Amino acid sequence: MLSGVQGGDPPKITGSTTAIISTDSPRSPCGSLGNHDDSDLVRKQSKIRKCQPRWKEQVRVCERSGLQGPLDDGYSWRKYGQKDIFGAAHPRAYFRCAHRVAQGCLSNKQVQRSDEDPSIFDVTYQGLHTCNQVSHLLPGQPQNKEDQKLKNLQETLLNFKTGCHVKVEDFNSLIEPKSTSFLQPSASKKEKKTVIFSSPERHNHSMDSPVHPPSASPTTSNSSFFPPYRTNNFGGLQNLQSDHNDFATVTASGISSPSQDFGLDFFVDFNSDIPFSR
DNA sequence: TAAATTTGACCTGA
DNA sequence: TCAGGTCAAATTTA
Repeated sequence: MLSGVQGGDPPKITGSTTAIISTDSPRSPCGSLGNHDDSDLVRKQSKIRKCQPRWKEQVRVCERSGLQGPLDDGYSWRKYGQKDIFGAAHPRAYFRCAHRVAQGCLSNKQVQRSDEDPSIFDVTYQGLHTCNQVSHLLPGQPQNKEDQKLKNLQETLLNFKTGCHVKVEDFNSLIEPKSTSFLQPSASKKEKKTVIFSSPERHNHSMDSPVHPPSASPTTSNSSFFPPYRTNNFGGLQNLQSDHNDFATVTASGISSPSQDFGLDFFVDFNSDIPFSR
């Protein structure tokens, strides 16, 4: 999919990502939602979208590992648009949850290749998943919609408070030209994901700057595909954090679907300077 | 043939 | 007025 955004041969990649949570601005329309007539549905929905939590992540794409499959963040996405952005060298692709219609999930995301470094993709998530997607659930995780929503909300709020930063490397899918596969786990491929936890960056989580420009977080981070509120959605991540292991591998076979064994291997690498504030 | 993607048009907000 | 975001018909793909 991302190759579609950029064009050209899909690189083989190793990615790393940075997650940046943002909050609604003081001028958020959330407070005035109730003041609108239901008849103005389009406008109302637009405002609802603006009330959704929003965070930005960056994904570095390296040329060596290759296109091995779809970028899988555990959710199914459907591309609904692509737009050339003024002043940007690359177009921006728009995705929404594939279960939007069926389950009313309002989560969506935008993917855009960085101007400064074409190997970096900026991924902006907006909205929490309210859909039931078993693919991202692991044993011990909430199994029903309400529990999942509650857990997502709790984690979001926690991350808002701590500024917790998660670096995630991934990558197979970054490159998949087809958005479908970008979002859907590939049952035929063994995917490997590297998850790196870095120390929280000095991001300003100001209410006035909901999304940080790529230059604001030059370091590191490349995170993506793992929204901050889902940092423990791959089971054991929280435990691994607390252990502060230098390196740990988590095998997560079969988490994406009861009927499929994706054989996901997660290589979790902890930077030594990471203070886990959670 | 159903589902997903593409893309031009339209809508919204600054 | 214009850039960003979304819609929806046309097209492509599996």
